This record gives sequence, C-alpha cells and structure tokens, in this order.
Amino acid sequence: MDFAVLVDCNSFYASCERVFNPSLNNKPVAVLSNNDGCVIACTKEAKKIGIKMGTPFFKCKKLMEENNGKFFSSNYTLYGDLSNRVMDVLVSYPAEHEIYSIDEAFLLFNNETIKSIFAIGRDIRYSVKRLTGVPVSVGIASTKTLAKIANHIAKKSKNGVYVFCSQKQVNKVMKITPVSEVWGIGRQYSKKLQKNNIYTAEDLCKMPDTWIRKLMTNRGLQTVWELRGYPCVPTTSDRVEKKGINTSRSFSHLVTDKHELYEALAYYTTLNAEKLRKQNSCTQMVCVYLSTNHFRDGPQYRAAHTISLPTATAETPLLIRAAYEAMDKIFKSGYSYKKTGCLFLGLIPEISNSNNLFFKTYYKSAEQNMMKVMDKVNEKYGRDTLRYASTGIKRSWTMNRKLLSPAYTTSWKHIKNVEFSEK
DNA sequence: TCTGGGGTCCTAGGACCC
DNA sequence: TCTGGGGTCCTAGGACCC
Repeated sequence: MDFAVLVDCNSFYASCERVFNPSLNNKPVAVLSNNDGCVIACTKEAKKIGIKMGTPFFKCKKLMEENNGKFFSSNYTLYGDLSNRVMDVLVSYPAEHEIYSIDEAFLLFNNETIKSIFAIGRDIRYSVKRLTGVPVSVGIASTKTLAKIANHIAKKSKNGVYVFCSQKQVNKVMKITPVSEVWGIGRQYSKKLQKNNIYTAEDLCKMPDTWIRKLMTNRGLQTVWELRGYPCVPTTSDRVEKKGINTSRSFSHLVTDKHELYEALAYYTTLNAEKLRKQNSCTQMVCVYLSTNHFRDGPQYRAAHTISLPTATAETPLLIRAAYEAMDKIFKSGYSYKKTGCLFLGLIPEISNSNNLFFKTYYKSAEQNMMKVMDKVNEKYGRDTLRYASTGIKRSWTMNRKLLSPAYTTSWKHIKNVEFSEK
C-alpha cells in the first residue's frame, strides 16, 4: 500500500527553546510574535494553564508568572537552524519528501504494509528526537488530508504515532472530527458549512460534488476527495522560486517622523533584495504600503503604491530609490504610523533579463558584482556588517525582542557552556 | 504601554482583441 | 422590436496555510 506520512514538530518554537535549556522541561513555555506581541507557540503545559495561541502578551503575562512558566521572543535564527537539522534527518528516509513548512514535512512511501509503516513512523520519531532534540508526532494515512487528522490524534497519544489501518477506523474518526478541524477548511468555510447543517467530516463527505464545488471551489472538492481516501493534493516541494517577496514589520513605537519611516522602508527593501538575489531573481515591480495602528482610536490611514521598474533588477540602491518614489506618493504627515512594508512582484529569473536595448543589463553589470560581495560578506560576518547608510544607524523603530534566547547553534559568541564538576 | 509575518491558490469581472 | 460570440490577460479580493 502507499502511505502519506506527516511528521510535525510538537509546539516547534517552544521545543527549540527547550533543546538548549532543559530546565524548561515539563514547565509551561510560550514563544511570542515579533515585537513581543502575541503568543504564536506554546507547549501543552502552557495550554493546560489556559494560555492560548494568538493571545496578546500583556493579557497572559501574569498567568505565566504565577505558574512558573517562561516566555521567549521569537528567535528565528535558532528555529531555522534546528528546522534544517530536523529536515536533514527526514530526507534520509527512502521516500518522496515534501518540506511543507518550517516545522512539518510529508513523506510519501510506496509498497509498505501497515506493520512496516508503523515501524517507520516510530523510527522517525525516535531518530529525530535523538539527533536533534526536537519531539515530533507522526500521522499516517492514505492521503495527506487524512494524515493531518491522524497527526492530531498522534499528538494526543502516548507513543506519538498514529496510523489509519482500515476504512472502518477512518469512518469512526470522521464521525467525531469537527469540520473546522479539517485541513483546508478555515473559519469562513466552517461558518458556511454549519449554516447548511454540516458539522463533522463525515457530514461533509456525504455531500454531492457539485454542491461542494459551488460552495468551496475546486480546492474544497480536493479536500473532500482526500477525506474519502483518494490522494489529489499535489506535491509542492519542487516549487523553489517564490512569486512575490515581502518584508514588513510593526514598529516598536508609533512613528510620526518621515525620516524614520523612510529609514525603516530602506531597511525592509534591503532585506527583500537579499531574499531576491538568494533565489537568483530580478523584480519588475516594487509595492510599498503603510498603515496606522487599527487597534487604536484616532485618525486611521492606510495606503499602498506600486512602481513598475523600467528594467527588472535586483540591485539594492535602485530598489531603495523605487521604494522611496512609491512612499512619496502615499505618505501623509500628521498620522502616527505602526507599520510599513515592501513587496516585490513580477519576479523573473536573473539571466533572462538581457533583452532591453536601452538599459545596461543587470546580469553583466559591475553593480551586480558589488551586490555579490555585500551578500558574501554579510553572510560570513553577520547581517549588517556592510550596510547602506539610508537604512539607519540607531534604528529606533526596530522591534522589541526583550526575551530573546541566544543563537546557540549559529554564533560562536552564543555557544552553550557546559561545566563539569567532580563529585 | 502592549494585538505578527509571510506565503499560496482560486475566481469574478473588466479591458481588450478578432 | 432589434444590440454576437469567443477568446486572453490582468487585477482585486477572498479563502486557506503555517
């Protein structure tokens, strides 16, 4: 039989914090979003005391303190590195691999028996934990959507592995799975379905295809077919290049000064351009947006503007200039701004951009070599070793990360000290 | 005081073409 | 009274995911 195996790290960000800090084991741990805004990951101990995903930090700070738990700012350097290690273990298995997100991956196995696939699931769980320190759960079924459901069950089970062994077993689970818990069915669709008296995965499967397609488009129909046991969600791991590249951050405080705003924008554009060059693309459009804080009373304003470039490029200075031009179109003084961002659209491969007679091609330019040097230096010696003056020196707008843990695995300065004492 | 960020896919409808 | 039909391309907006 063929099987879809979903490996999902347990409360990944929080587990990463535990890997190098075992004193956190069995205690509530939660990780916060940028600017220490709200909870984006929490361990089961944290859930137990009533901490929920998405809750603002200031609303649950006290609860955590009372229960001897700990919060962390998000440390993407650490999580990214541990994610790579987990994925390295997973791709060593003889299967088709699809790395789906920072903390989960599908492995597709052919010609296995229930017994052999169960053994593989247990081995995966054991190996990942031993080699990386990260706990994972494994859900196994005939389709990815069912594997997701299996994974939910595995998360709650003792040995962390769950296999759908028979159609009878699938039916039993579908009866008690709320439709809102099905992968691919979010809040809006759940509401619509409930209005039509569809509450469980089983209810949904019984509906006719035409009706499902009308309500939830072809994607929704795909989901239902997967629930019925026919694999039809395609593998996406061969898609490497992104279609759009975006960088935006909320500020640590409200920004009214035009100079500060432009400085932040230049910085986000620089980060965007680095991502662009990393995938060997050029961009044809630069879109800039900004907004005030919609959680607050007071005058609100949000706007966006897109500039089409005369020739596609990946040169940071040109992109900063375009971003400024876009910002000039939308900036209004008198407002307190919370956020700005920069989005590149219409990405094309670097090499194909050589057919414009009127401009020097990006591909051959000396500027490109300079970009390469900058990227290399910054990669080796750390971000911002070489930087543009327009991105600011003091950067008073940068986000708050007051509870940041060390970058244990990627910086010599932060490496963990272990002391032995003789007894 | 304090409420994240970065993606994907699909569809309807308008503009335009012959 | 009567006003074609069949395409393509683009964009905005809505849904989803982690």
